[in-house]
Amino acid sequence: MTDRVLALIDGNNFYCSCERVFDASLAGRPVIVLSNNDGCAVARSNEAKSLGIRMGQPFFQIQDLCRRERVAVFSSNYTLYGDLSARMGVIYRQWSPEVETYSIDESFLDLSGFGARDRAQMARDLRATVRQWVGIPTCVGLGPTKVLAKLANHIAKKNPELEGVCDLTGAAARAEWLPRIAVEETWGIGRASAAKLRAIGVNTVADLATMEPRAARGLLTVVGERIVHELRGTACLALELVPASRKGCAVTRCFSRKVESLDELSEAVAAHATRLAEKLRREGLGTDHVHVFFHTSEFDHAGPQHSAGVTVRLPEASNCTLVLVAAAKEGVRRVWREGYRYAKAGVVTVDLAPLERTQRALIGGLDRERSAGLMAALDACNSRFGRGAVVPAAAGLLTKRSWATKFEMRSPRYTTRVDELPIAKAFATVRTCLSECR
DNA sequence: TCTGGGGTCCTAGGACCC
DNA sequence: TCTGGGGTCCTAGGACCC
Repeated sequence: MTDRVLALIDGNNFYCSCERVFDASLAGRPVIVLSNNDGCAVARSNEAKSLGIRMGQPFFQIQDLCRRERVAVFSSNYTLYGDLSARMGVIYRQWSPEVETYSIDESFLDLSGFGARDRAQMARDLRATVRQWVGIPTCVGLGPTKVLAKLANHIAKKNPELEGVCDLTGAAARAEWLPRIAVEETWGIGRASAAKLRAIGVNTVADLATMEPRAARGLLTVVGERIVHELRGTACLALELVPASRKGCAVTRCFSRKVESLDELSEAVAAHATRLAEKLRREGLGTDHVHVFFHTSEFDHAGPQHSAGVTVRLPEASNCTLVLVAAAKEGVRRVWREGYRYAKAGVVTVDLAPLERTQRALIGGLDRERSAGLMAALDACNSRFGRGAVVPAAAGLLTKRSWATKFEMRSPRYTTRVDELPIAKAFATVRTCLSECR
C-alpha cells in the first residue's frame, strides 16, 4: 500500500454553486445560502466572502449589506443539492472503482496505480467533466493519505494558479507546502487542539508533521497521533467504501416563531417523530426509545429560560410512525411546563440496530408485521404524492403549523419536480426559422 | 423582531462484577 | 501508618467534522 494515492474532490462553495447551475445571472454576483428558517449564512460564494460575510453569521446582521451589495440570498434547497451531489457521484464511479462519499460535496477516490503525470491529468479531466455534465466547479487534492489529500485540496482552493489541482504525493511537494500552512488548516485540528499546539510552538503543518507521535498522543489523544502519521504519509484512516450503519438519528428544529402552547409543541414534536420514523425505515433500522427535548432560546433575554428532556422507552424496538409519534407525545406530556416561549424541539434516538435483529418483547410487544404493511403503504403514498401527503391523525392536525420551518427564498427544485423544471428559451432568427420550415 | 442541523469518535470516571 | 486486582459497561462531556 505504499503507492496508494487518494484524491479528495469537492464542490467549491457547494450550495452557492448549485444555485448558479440553473441561474446564469448569478455568475460573478455575490451569493449566499441560509440555514433552516433563513437563520444564518451557511454557504458563501467568493464574492460574498470578499464582502466580509462570515460562515454562520446570522442573516439579520447582514440583511442591509446584502440589499446594498445586491447579494443573491437563498434559503437552503436540500433536494436540489442532494440531487446534484448524486450526479457527481455517478461521474466519480466512472473514474475509480473505489469511492468514499464523505459528505454531500466531498468524495475520496482511490487513484492508485498511475504515474504522477497521469493522475494529475485524470484530476483535471475529472474536474472538467463534473463542470460540464453537472455544472459544479470543484477542486482536487491528491495525496497518499486522507489527511494529505484534504490538505492538498485546501491548497488547490487557496492558490488559483494551480488551476484546481494540487498533488502532495511526493516528498518534495510536501516539503514545499507544509511549512507555509497554518496548523489549524489540518483536517481534525480544531480550535481547541490548535491552541494547545500553538502554546508549545507548533505553528505550521510542517511542525505538526515532525512532532513526535507519542507527544501528539499525550497532547491530543490517539486522534492527534494518527494525524501526525497521516501527515508523514503513513495511512491510519481507511477508505470506507460501504457506509457504516448509522448509530444514532435525530430530527431537531428551531421554530419559525416561539411556541407557547402544549398543543402546538406536541404537534411539532409529532411531526419530528414522523420524520424520524421515515429515516429509520429507509435504512431498515429500529429504536427502543425516543428522547424528546424542547427549550427556550438563549438569545431571548426578556423571557425566563427553560429546558426539558425525557427518554420514553418502548416495549420493543420499532420504526413505526404511530409508535414513535405516540411515544414522543407522551414524552412532551410528561415534562411540559407552561409559561415559556419555546424556540426549539427535537426527537433523538441512539443505539440503533437493524430492526429484524432486535429482541422481541415476550409480553406487551408490538404487532410488527401489521405495522410493516401499513408503513410500506404510507411510504409508497408519500413517495408518489410528496412528503406529508399522508400523515397519521395522531400526529396532530390541530394547528396551521405556523411554527414550521421557513424557507422563504428557496429556489425551485429544478431537477426533481416536474412542475419546477427549468424552462429553456431558444432564440433563432426569422430566416433560420423559415429555412427550417421549408 | 431576527442567531441551523446532524453526525462521529475519544476519554474519564463511576458502578458493578468476580 | 496500614484496606487487591482486573475486568466490563455505561454515561457525560469535549472535540471535531460538514
